[in-house]
Amino acid sequence: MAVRKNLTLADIAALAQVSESTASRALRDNPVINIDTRIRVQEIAKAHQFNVNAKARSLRTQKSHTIAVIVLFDAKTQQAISDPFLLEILGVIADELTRRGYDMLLSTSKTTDKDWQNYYLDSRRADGLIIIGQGEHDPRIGQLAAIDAPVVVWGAGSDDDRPIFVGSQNRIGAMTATSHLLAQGCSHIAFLGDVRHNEIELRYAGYLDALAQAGLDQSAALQITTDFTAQDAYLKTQHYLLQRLPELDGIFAASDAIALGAMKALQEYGVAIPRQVAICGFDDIAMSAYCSPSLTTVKQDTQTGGKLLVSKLLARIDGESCDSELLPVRLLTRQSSAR
Amino acid sequence: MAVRKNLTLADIAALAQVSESTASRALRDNPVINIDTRIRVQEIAKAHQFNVNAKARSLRTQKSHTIAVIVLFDAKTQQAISDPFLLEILGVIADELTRRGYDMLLSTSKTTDKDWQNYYLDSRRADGLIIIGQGEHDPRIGQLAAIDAPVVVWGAGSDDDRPIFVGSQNRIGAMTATSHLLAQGCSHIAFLGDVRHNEIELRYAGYLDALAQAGLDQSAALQITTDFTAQDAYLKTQHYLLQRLPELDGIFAASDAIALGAMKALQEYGVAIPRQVAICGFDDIAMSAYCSPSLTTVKQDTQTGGKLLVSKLLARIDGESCDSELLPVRLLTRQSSAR
DNA sequence: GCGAGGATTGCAATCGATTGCAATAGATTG
DNA sequence: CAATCTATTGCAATCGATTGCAATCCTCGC
Repeated sequence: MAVRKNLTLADIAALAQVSESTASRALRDNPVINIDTRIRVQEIAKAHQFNVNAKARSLRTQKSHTIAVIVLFDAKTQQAISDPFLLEILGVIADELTRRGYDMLLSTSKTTDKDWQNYYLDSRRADGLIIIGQGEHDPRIGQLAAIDAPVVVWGAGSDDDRPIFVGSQNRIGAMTATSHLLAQGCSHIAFLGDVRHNEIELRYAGYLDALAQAGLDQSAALQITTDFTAQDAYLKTQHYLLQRLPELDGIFAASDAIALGAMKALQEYGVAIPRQVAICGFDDIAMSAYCSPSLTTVKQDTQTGGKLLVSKLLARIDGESCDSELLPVRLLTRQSSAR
Repeated sequence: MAVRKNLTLADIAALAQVSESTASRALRDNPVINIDTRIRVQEIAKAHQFNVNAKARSLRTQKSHTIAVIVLFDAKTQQAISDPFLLEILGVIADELTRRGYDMLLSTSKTTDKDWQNYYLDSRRADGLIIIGQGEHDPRIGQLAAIDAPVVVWGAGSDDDRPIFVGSQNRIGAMTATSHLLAQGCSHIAFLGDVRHNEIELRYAGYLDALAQAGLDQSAALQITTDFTAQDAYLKTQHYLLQRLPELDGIFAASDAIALGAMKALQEYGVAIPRQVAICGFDDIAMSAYCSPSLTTVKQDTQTGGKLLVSKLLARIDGESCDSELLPVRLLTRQSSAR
């Protein structure tokens, strides 16, 4: 028991008294092999808990049956997995890959890291790449798209690169949310988020759309840059928004984590939410429903998103062509904006 | 550009006009090769963006330089990655493995899944396993420990299996937290969590320790089973705790997510926190500091924990022996228990 | 001037599985 | 009864890299 047995196909073949080729075919249920032989070999393999050596197989077949998922670091916080939203979608991807029989290689990547474009694909570690993370525009994605590599990206496409991507209707979602705040009577709404990120830029555009539609001119806009952590949002709110009170009466945050950080700063300062300031976030992370007051937010469909990322990538690997897709979002009105 | 070049060592060798063996040694910087040759080969490889085929290498060397991380499903919620705490530690592990030059294979596992004990190790997909997840006692871990497999586990050891594990001082932490609540004047403290989980069982024991030490007899204890989601905690609180008011004046939750769910239910019911009911959680997830009121909690050292999991596993793979380790925890007193 | 010894390099086997093609045996047909 | 066909199985090459051992070429000392 203590000795680590290391069965190979040759061992199984010997036990079944057939050649390796027959054993190999039998295990893969190749109909050219006599049905009795097949069953016998399979049973022997099972009895000995034999597992095909994945390395040898994929070396020979040139397929790794592995997908690499890369989580881009936030350049500023230098923390890989921080935003709960990323984790939710990561979980969905993991489940979906497992269900489809693929292994998942997870990697976090600083911007200074070695080129994962080669690392995973050229070295045949993975058959394809899924890239998630609300990083700033990363030029490596464009390079990958240029060589037509099997890659799909979560988020938003930019003009100069055209990989396949799956994302949410950021602009429409943001417009809906901002319009909702306006409808609640807010007239001075701040936008919290870093517009250097593709997705956030779109959300900001949606925010401006709503203001324009309400007849407010550009000067009514107020954008405060913050990264994706509650902590930074908390600090930025203290520094830049408290001084705007009491005129400031609404906040549209680019993510729920940001919204929660801002809400905390306001509450500590004694601001009543939503009465004095109404707040709306983006994502609908698990915690949003369980904070106080519960957070109005734009729900991204992580379930569908994760599955689509996987299915589009696998389709692409199989040579099918497929397009980018933007998923509809839904405004969930909760206490933080109800006045 | 559009064509996917597939360089092999043989190509590099040909370009450098040396044999494959020389090329191989040169790339690994083997000093037996002439320094000029080494540099020349390396430069050629770099210029052509050559990456060693990982499959072929690990087939030959019998080392995959890959660690599989398995996140156990919660049997009840059937959701893999839910508790933010797991995600935090997962992030640390990912970073640490990357730093050490290892690839990370991530897998979520339902209890009904195929035996990952063979899947990852026998098939040589990974050199070792890290298991995290607050699942109920999983017999497969014991089996792995019995055959002395390269596995480390986050959490708490049980009596019948003895894998190497890294975890927190759950019992002491829970006792400290409960004592703190008692010191704040609470006398009827409920425990929220599922004691069928090893770690939670220990936290419950610590809770009882504190009660006993305060001279309260067993009858003062009140344990409500809930799984690790804020949602379930919210529901369980509504069903079983609201009716205990106003006698109930404290809650010690087995995790922060649970605490937040409970807090929400109480707040909706109009209960003042911490004045009427003081609350303390366990974990210190990112959100705990940014909810209202901020959550008193027992901080687990995920940073150290994740790194230790990795270093112990790699040491074990290298044949060194190492022991399990329990990390100290720290009580962070915040608003939810300050009265 | 020649053998010893060191520095480099290459040959060929190997890791474990897959697969095209050939081989064998038994069945069928003219 | 010979010839052809079919069902099964095995041989051997192959995927791409690594490595023990042998081969080669110099340099040096006596």
